[in-house]
Formats: sequence, C-alpha cells, structure tokens
Amino acid sequence: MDRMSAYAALAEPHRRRILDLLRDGERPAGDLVERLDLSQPGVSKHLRVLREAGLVNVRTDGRRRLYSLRPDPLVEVDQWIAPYRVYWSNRLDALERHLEEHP
Amino acid sequence: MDRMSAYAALAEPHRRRILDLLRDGERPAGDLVERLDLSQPGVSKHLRVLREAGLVNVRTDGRRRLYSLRPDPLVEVDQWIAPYRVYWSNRLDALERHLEEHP
DNA sequence: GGTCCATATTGCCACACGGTTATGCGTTGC
DNA sequence: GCAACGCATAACCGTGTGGCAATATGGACC
Repeated sequence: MDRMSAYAALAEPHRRRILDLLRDGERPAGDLVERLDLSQPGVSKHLRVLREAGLVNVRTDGRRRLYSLRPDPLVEVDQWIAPYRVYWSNRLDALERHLEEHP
Repeated sequence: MDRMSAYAALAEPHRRRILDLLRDGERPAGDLVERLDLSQPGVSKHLRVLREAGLVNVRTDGRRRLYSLRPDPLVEVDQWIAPYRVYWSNRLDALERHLEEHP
C-alpha cells in the first residue's frame, strides 16, 4: 500500500465523518469507534489512511491515542476547487442578468 | 456498477484533469483523449463515471459527443469543505495573534 | 510480573476500480 | 450501399479497497 492522495482519502464516507468529528477538537480513537458504527479495526485502518494522507495528527496520551485535524491537504483540495468557484459564480451572474433582462 | 459519489469521482487524477480541461468550455471526447495519455476507451470510461456523478453533461453533435462541466456536485463538495476553511483560518488568526504578542 | 485496557496490525475475503484490446453502433460522406 | 469516423461498451485482468475476526503491542495499575 503506498500513500493515498487527499482526494482518495476523502472518497470514503467514514473518513469524511471522522474529519467532521475532529473539527470539534482532539479525540481518542475509541471515541471515534463509538460514533462510527464500524468495528474498531475498521476505524483504525481508516485512521491510518488519514494519517498517511497527512489529514490527521496523532499524539500518544498514556494508552490512548489522540487524533486531531491537520487541514493542510484540505487546503490543497480547496485550492483545486477555487477556480470552479469562479466558474459557477459566473454562471450564476449570467443567470441573474438573464432574469433581469427578461423578467 | 452503481453511481459514484462526487468525492469518489474526484479521487482519480485523470478525472480531475478532464474537469480542468472542461473549464475552458465544451469539448468533444476525442479532444480529451488527445491530451490525456490514456486509451480512448479509458477516457470513455472516466467520462461515464463523471456523467453518472453528475459532474459533466453530454450533447450529441453529429458523430461527436460534446462534454461540458456541470458544477453542481462540486458545489456540494465545496460546501462540505467550507467549515474547514473557517477552521484553518482560525488557526492562522491564532498564529498571527501569537506572533504579535511574542514578536 | 501479571492483567486489563486501548489501539494497531494481520490474515482473509468479496468486490470494485482502472487499464487494455476487441468489438459494436450511429453518423457522415462518397 | 458501404467505408471511415467518433465514441461507447464488452470482455478480461491485476491490484487495491473496505469489511470482519483474530491476534499482537504497549501503557496502566495492582
């Protein structure tokens, strides 16, 4: 298994859910297992993918492992989408102009 | 094959490249084949995925098929990322404050 | 040291993905 | 009609993914 891109990491719904949960702050892995309706090893595997994609940080605290968000790769994705934002806002502008001229 | 989510569709680099090319406007499939270093059926398969994910439109023009961008699913992705934008801009603010207070 | 707790890793499996070559199918132009 | 074009689909294949149960690892507590 070689490292997965941020885009590929985001393709999996459970992984997006994990990131959403981490927006509230650092959480131990077990916390995530409780809310994900997925086996513990399943969650652990997804966490590994997110780690390798650079989307999360881990910190060991006693026997727990605390995960937190590391948004850098998301910034990259956001930058990829940015030009499309321009694209669709232009189309909305065009629509508005159309509606103004043909009410 | 059941329908692929926009996120999953974006996981494939060739497909992102196709969308990038379509930002310049409508293009026939063959045009995309030329620039993708991929067999014609390969491109065709990716176009099918993009169609089923709602990311592109097709229009038949004689024996060509013209593809164009349909950004709606990207808007959804953008909306998913939006809260993270807040997240990392807060972190940047915090960094700035830190630097101001400890120059 | 031994036991329990929290998490990671392994082994296994069904299945989907991405690629290729070969083929089908509608359209155009002679 | 028929040959060539443009593209889609079919058939096939190696590889990766995502799920689970079982096991290993490592810290905490007695």
